[in-house]
Amino acid sequence: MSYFSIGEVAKRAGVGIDTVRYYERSELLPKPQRRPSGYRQYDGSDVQRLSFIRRAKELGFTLNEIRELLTLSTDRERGVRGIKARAEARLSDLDMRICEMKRVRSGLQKLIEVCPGHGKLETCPILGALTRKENA
Amino acid sequence: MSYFSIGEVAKRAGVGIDTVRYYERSELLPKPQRRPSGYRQYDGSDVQRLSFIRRAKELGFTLNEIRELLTLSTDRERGVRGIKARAEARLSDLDMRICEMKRVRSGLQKLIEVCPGHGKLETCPILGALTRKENA
DNA sequence: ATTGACTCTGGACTCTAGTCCATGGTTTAG
DNA sequence: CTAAACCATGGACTAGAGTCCAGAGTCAAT
Repeated sequence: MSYFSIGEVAKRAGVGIDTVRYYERSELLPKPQRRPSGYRQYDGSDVQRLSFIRRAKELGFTLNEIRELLTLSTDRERGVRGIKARAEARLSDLDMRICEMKRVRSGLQKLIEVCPGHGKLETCPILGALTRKENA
Repeated sequence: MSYFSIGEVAKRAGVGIDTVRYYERSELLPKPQRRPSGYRQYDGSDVQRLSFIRRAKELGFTLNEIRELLTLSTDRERGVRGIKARAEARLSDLDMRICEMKRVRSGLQKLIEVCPGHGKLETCPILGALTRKENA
């Protein structure tokens, strides 16, 4: 089995060196072995774990949520169910946001549609909507 | 016309008192009138502006972006054309965000769909996707 | 008039997720 | 052997968006 330096593990996982040390401090990554010189020594599982964190972050999980996911991933009993539940919570959160965004989008688009693009400021419907009543 | 104290305006808009003062410092909210005692005095338009900010924030806009939205209304320079242009820029920004969120959403949903919700950890596809390489 | 709730100010502090730095030790290629 | 490249540490710093505090002044109700 081969070992990696912090630089290598960071590169393989696609994160920064400082980030690796930060995750160690934050207990997202186990404290690695040290060489006699004090250098940190990582292996394939660390690369995996770091990649896991990176990908979960891309899905919008916060580091705290990821910590939970990682804990669940070793929980034989509640494991799969817990993970699915977290993912579902994340999904419905996403749904809410998408929905709200669409609502605002269509409001904005309607305003743009009726805006002539010239003339007096007083005639601009976008301005009107922002300064008068909030319709959103 | 009726006036509100900072506490009232905060309550009506659903934000904290400190937040109101913070927005004033950040130039998101105009400096209000003061009573002889120095107390800030707000009116309905402040409630509206604060509510607008709150809602925009819930949608994931940053305060800087909200500032941009709000300054649409003070763009005396470029007038209606400028306002329409900025609104259009915001619209395509929204579109991008919605699109990205949908992408993440569908990735997550696919995983949830095939996750049995029980059984061995090794069979959890959510975990699998997060753990294994190449899986977007 | 007194009490309790409210507000003022400036500044310090929180949290998240890192990022950067100085100073010094280690490894490795040439 | 030496120089470049790497790694160690502790601590400071960032940005965004607030939140809290002390000490002092003000307002409204009893």
